[in-house]
Amino acid sequence: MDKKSLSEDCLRNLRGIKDTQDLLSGKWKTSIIGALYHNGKFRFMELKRHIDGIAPKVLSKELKDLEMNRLITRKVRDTMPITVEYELTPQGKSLNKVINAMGEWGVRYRELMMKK
Amino acid sequence: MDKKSLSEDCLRNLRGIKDTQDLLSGKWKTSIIGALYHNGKFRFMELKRHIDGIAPKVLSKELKDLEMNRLITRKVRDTMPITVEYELTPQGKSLNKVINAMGEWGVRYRELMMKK
DNA sequence: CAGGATCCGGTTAGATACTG
DNA sequence: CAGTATCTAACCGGATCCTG
Repeated sequence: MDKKSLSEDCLRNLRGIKDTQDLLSGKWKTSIIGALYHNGKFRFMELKRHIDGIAPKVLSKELKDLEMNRLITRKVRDTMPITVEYELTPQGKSLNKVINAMGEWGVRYRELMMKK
Repeated sequence: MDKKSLSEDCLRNLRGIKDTQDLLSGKWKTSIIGALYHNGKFRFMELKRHIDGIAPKVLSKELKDLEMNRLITRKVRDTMPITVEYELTPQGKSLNKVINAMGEWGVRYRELMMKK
């Protein structure tokens, strides 16, 4: 194999990695998706409570990004006062392999680092 | 189940997700790991060539981050001129599930978006 | 070759206060 | 409740040039 160039397949895969990384960019998106995945739905403040330390402005912006990329939906229910529900789309749910892999790896990594 | 709190397991998992996300933060780390995973080893300039558009300073910094977190190793061989080889640690290799999941999802996501 | 030094602009994210 | 407004500091990443 030529050391200087990777195969077409690899390149496509690398581009996939980068695409995914870009969609999940920032400090919070994977946490948001993870939380929604575990719980199904969340309202704005619930989400905020579960994601430790996030500012409302930041959460709001992240949610908009995710919505734009069709990974979550935003549903306004005209209760009084209004409530808003965020939920994963099928597209967003299909990220579970990625998110789960991250969760499992992260847990194991932390354990390993503890031992040292 | 209480709507207001997630189980211990979920919380641990969410923390794992966040840990992983933090370790892979920035625009480039997953691409670097992906490239190393496919190829085994890379020298600095090889890596730079394969990662489209990255500046040397940035690549250098990303590599240091990864090394600090024990995901890659840096080996200097005293050839003339010196050459440096970067390689994944077992720890770094164990990220393959995450990286692969990202790659696969990204490829599928792109196809789906193309259709619309 | 493998990076470091420097300069710089844009984005990100945090705190706090405020609104419909 | 579900956000927006404002201000700021930090960081990120790019370009270019330089060095052992």
